[in-house]
Amino acid sequence: MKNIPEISRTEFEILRVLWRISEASVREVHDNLSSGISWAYSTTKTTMDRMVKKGLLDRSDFHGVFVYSALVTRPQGLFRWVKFIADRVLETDYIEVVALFAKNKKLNSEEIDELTNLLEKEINE
Amino acid sequence: MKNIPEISRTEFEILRVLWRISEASVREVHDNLSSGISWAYSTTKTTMDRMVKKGLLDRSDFHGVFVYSALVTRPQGLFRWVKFIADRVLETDYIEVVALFAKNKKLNSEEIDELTNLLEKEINE
DNA sequence: AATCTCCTTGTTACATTGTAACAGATGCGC
DNA sequence: GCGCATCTGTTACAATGTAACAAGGAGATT
Repeated sequence: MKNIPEISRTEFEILRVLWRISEASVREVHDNLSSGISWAYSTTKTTMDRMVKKGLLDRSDFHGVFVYSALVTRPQGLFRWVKFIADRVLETDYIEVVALFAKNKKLNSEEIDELTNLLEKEINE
Repeated sequence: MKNIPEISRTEFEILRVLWRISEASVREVHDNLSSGISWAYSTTKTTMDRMVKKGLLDRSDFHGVFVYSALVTRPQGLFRWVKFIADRVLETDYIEVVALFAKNKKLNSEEIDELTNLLEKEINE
């Protein structure tokens, strides 16, 4: 995926699940949403369908049930959010934000590199 | 303002301007949007009108021109974003995020306190 | 003064996202 | 075979993102 589309908050929540469990049905994604999220099953479904259309998810028919998987990597999905956070919320250099991921070991070093590359590329455009 | 409504990305950008310059016309807000934002004047206008309706902005007629001001403080406007960032993006304790504001001096100590209070209150609910 | 022009307001519009209900199809337990 | 729980497909409606266009007023032009 060359041009990463915008990812909304809701879409991001769904991606977070799929980054953890790789491949899942709507039901599985829905049941694995972070605590605190309380929208209806049909909301998860509708959103996932739209994400397929946008090219964010892949969907394949597995014996009558659809399983979905992310078509964007975690660094790809994070990058716009990190940019937003650095530029608009924290008003700091994105380096600092990326450093937090490293410090907390939420991303491994390849992911950190990928994320950093995306951020750098964005700047020089 | 007791219950702080959800603040979208776009709305947040407008608030950021008004937190800086306190009171401004649509034109002034529009011209002071962060670099990189390129939406049309009418978009700024429409969004600001809706924000008045939502109770995020105050609007008063100043000799025929409307001037707007924020009805939420910076900590109030930041708090949901900080929560989202801490919980969903960085997956860390919000304390760490707040610490970044302090370190970068983007918020003074009263603001830090207000933000911290809002975050704590949210947790115990 | 009658215009002309620019800027602000008000109105309307359309696509996307957030959120969800409902109807039809299908597989599983009895 | 029948009923029930699921899954899928369809439809809906409000909020948000984004913007064009029309109407009215203030200052510049002749």
